[in-house]
Amino acid sequence: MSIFQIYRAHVDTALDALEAKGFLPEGLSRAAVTLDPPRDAAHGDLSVNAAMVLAKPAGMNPRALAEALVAELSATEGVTSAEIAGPGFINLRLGAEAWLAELTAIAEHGDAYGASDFGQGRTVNVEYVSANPTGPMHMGHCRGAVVGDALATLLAFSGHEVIREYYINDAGGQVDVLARSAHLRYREALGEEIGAIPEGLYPGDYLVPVGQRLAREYGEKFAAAPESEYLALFRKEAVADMMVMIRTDLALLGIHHDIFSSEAELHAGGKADVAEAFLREKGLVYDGVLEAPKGKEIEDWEAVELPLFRSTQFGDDQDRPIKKSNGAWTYFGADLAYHYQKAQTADELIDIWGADHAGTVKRIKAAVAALTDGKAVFDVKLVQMVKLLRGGEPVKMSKRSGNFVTLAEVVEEVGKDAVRFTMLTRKADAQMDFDFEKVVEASRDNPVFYVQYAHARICRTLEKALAEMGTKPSADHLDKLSPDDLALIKEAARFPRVVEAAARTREPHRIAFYLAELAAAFHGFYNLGNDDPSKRFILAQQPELTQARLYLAANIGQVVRNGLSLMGVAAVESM
RNA sequence: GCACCCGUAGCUCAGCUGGAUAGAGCGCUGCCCUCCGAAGGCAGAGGCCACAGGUUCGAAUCCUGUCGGGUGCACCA
Repeated sequence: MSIFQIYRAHVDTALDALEAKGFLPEGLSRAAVTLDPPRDAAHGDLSVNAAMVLAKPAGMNPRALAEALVAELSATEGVTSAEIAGPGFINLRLGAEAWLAELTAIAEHGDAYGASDFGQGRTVNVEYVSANPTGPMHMGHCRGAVVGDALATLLAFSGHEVIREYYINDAGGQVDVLARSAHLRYREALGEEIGAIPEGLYPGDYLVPVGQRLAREYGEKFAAAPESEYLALFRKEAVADMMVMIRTDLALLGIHHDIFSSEAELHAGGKADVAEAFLREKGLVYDGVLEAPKGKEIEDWEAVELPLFRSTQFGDDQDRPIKKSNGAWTYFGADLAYHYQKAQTADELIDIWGADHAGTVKRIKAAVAALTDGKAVFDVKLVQMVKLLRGGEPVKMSKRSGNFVTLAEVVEEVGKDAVRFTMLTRKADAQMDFDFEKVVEASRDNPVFYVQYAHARICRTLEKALAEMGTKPSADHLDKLSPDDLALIKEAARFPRVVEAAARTREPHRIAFYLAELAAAFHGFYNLGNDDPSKRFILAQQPELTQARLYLAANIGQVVRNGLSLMGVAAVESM
């Protein structure tokens, strides 16, 4: 239990006591009662809103309730003062023992400090990346990949069973294009002069090795073969190679999925037919004709009867086709079946999508609601675009020959940690700039550096103390710590709360901001030793205080490590 | 035309499922080491939280509308 949970429980005890005395009506909902650290430290350590929230349902004067509650809370262990303030807050101050107990709790829990059973073991499927298997990962995929991965880690840390899933769109027309492009490279590998890559095929060099492999594997067999003979095979082969490449790229970011689901296999297994039959049964799929799209001229538009999903019934603008006029499934038709399947394997589904897919959120939510009778807990998290900059100037991407900024290039240039951390320094639904120069800058305004520097400083301090004094951290003399030390503990103690809030709101960026604040608190404290040598960590004349300070430092380091670990960023020991 | 996201300090952004005097970094002003504790720290100036209504003890936060910016609107994926 975090210190906040402990004192929240004390508040409940106090409220119970008031009920027992007949002062407070029984059975009032306490859901709105919260206990928070006040924004202004002058207001104390903890702030309770109970009197304000409960006064009305209890039919009482908030002031009277607050006074009664203060009387109860004043007697609570660890509370040194309880007073009424502002519109009816009750502000509590805790004695040093309470904070020192939290410090030792950090040490006890170690890597698990901040973990909770918030998720109560519920299974959450997080689907992220799911980039089309037609080329390497590029920066357009990067943010969703990092956010999805960090969210998955965060949910696992917060008591969920997490499934990390990647959906492979290996069934559409783009895969035909991939297969034809690979076939061309295959002929090239066999010695044929292919000239310029024709319009409509993928020009990227990454297909060269695919062609070479196919040439080694199949020799001349398909060199002059018609599509009917090679296409299906080359689709499969090329997709397999693309997925190896994508997984390699993802590994550079430390991202690994538990499950790779194939759209093609979904169809092969007849899953889409099952979903369609289910929805037809409910009257949610019918054969109909769509209206021509508005706001956009389409030259060859013609009205055709198609099987349509009634997504308008769920707030969408228009019903959506699940099959094309050639009888093949649409992407949506497949996606519908895919989510139907996923919903059977998890209590909760989260999809991480790029913001360019925002327009399709309503229909998929409609589909999932229809397929599960509204029972599935399903959320789509949109991740906004990243603008690539270099020294403040936009990075130009030439379109010719499939040139894009690949993820591998970026990781190579700035490193995994800078990429991951930076991608988490904005909330997902806000657009973000990624400046190649700034993310590697060793300065205060680069949070990646700033946080890692705090950790490195802590490690350096511990090493130095050992080398100079032979002193190690110890909890034996924590009573020697000063109020400044306690302030640092208070900052560290917020961590479990931040983790839970981040998990609840599905906002991993909160961890990044918190770490920057914790690092600032640490750097600030560390710097006190410049002006006042008695505030240094290493004090040759005071081995006992030194031990206590080192213990504090070590555990601040622990919290920094735990936070970075949630983000998938290394806690470096020196820089 | 419709849908979704955004609008908070000069700039880039936080703001803890509604809380007290709205925060941080950069930039600006002024300070702090005769170096292995300045890759840093401290202080100051700077805001009608786009605008107008509403909900309530209380709104930057929730609801409605307006304005401004972005994205998307094919049987593509």
